[in-house]
Amino acid sequence: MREPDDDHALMRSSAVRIPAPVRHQRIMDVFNADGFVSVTDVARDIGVSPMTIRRDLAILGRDGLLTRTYGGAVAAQDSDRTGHGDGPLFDQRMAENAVAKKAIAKAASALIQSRESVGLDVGTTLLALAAEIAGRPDLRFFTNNVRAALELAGAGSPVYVLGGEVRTPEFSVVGTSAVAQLKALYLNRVFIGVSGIIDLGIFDFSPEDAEVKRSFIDVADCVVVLCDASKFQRRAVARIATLDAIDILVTDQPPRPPLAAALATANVRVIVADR
Amino acid sequence: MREPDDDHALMRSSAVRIPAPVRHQRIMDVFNADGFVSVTDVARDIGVSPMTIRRDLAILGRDGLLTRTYGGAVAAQDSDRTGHGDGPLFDQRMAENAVAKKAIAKAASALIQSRESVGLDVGTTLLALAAEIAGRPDLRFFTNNVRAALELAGAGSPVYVLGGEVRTPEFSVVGTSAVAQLKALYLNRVFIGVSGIIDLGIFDFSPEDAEVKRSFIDVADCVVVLCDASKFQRRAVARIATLDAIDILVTDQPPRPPLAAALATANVRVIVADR
DNA sequence: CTTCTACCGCACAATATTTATCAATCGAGA
DNA sequence: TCTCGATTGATAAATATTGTGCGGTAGAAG
Repeated sequence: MREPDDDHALMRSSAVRIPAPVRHQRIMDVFNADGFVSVTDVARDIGVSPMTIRRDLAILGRDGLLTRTYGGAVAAQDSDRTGHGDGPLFDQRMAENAVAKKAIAKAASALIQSRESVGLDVGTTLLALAAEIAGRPDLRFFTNNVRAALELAGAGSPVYVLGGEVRTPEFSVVGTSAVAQLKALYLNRVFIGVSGIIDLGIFDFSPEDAEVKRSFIDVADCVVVLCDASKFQRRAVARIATLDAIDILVTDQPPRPPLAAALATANVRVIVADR
Repeated sequence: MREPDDDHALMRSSAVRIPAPVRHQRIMDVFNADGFVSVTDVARDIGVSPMTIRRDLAILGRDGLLTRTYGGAVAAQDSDRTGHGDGPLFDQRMAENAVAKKAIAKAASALIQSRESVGLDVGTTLLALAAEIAGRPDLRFFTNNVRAALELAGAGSPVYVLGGEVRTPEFSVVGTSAVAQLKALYLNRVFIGVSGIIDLGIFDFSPEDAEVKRSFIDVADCVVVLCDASKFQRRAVARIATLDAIDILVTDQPPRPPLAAALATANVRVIVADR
């Protein structure tokens, strides 16, 4: 196709081809803003053929990120339908890097062996992990994440929630009570979400959440940190722990030299999830 | 030569095909707000033909979410018919007597004074209450209801969730840990949901839930039972307590003589919520 | 009891979307 | 630079959804 004048929206013949992950993310953006996606709309918007969008939606649907409908797609049906959303803020964070989070969650879930006691911390990436492992029948979940508890309960394995004050926007349980309950446990594996990671350690925005994370780390045999690449070289108010405390880091892009070196020194096994 | 794009952009709000699931959700929204749906109203509202709405209502009716009537649909009758295997059971229960539950929740919320410590138990009626009082800033909530915690958290008052195993379908927290945490509390007021009430006392389907309810009752100054009329003269496997334990009963219809007499003897204040 | 109006649902037509298939194009690696 | 594999776009047949016409029926008013 030559350079058409009528196609003023995008010069698609000369523009670089948009890679599939970027396209997927943009679809998720539209989907999150409007509640549903129309194949023809998003095709025109991105500047690709409807056929390509259909293939994209098939992939995203297979990954459980949305549910296909005639003419488009809507929110994934799998989780609880409370009707009221969980606030545009949370949904937005959930949509950010949705593809990366999903990939990380998939890679992380592969780490879990049979009959393990699994601790689940707070965060959007952790929530993606919860959706991923919700079907497993042979595990035992402990979490301070109210949303994850809702996702996991009744899906197979027993779920135990820590008691304490519930804080937004993460719907995390914090406080001495939660910490005390953790101290009475031993967990095979615990998954931790972080706000930032640098050579000095892992960080979180909330000191209260950080305290619970530390307790998780204390009682776990294997500490797995989930962290997409946007968190690299970022720090926050509360330091959770040094890198030594981490056994495995699951992320979506290889860390750059300064951080990579520190991770190697701390003997952290780094898993880069394939998209 | 006419530009087809601008036409499309202008017509977007009305010309876009709305996926069936979204339409169904909007129908259920109207239904939950008003208690009934009118075919012509909702057809005009959504911008599709009445025939399409009829087909939608047929589907929703087949799923047990509502019952078709002449000109629209109303709440599904009470559930002797659990009927459809994979149907959304919780949502269905929530839709049942939606109007009654809302009225009960409203009347119950009026009981709460300033600065009270409030306990919230499990059940669909309790969830309606949670939605009702979510804005109040001067209270302190304690609950074993994971869904209610999600509803209340971040809406003003601090929320504390009990720790323990999370059980479906109520997403209730049960177990010795939850009971122990309750024993360390004193609550001004506690709201209890029940599965049935007869002159011998209040009942629940789950012995584990009943145990937590008993603990709630033990530590509360004022025990309020929420209970729509469909629970009258019904009993279940676990007896929570005798009627003596109740201070206030909030319901939507006056109890009949046998129960009414027992309530009077037990010194229970009965509040009948106005629809 | 009758009549009238609005609603129901079936059948069919029109339109939009999907799927299957194949050709064209792009990018990576030799 | 060339080839191979993968991704994308285009076409046609199949399918799904929606709208409309029409006979029949429920509910309301006289």
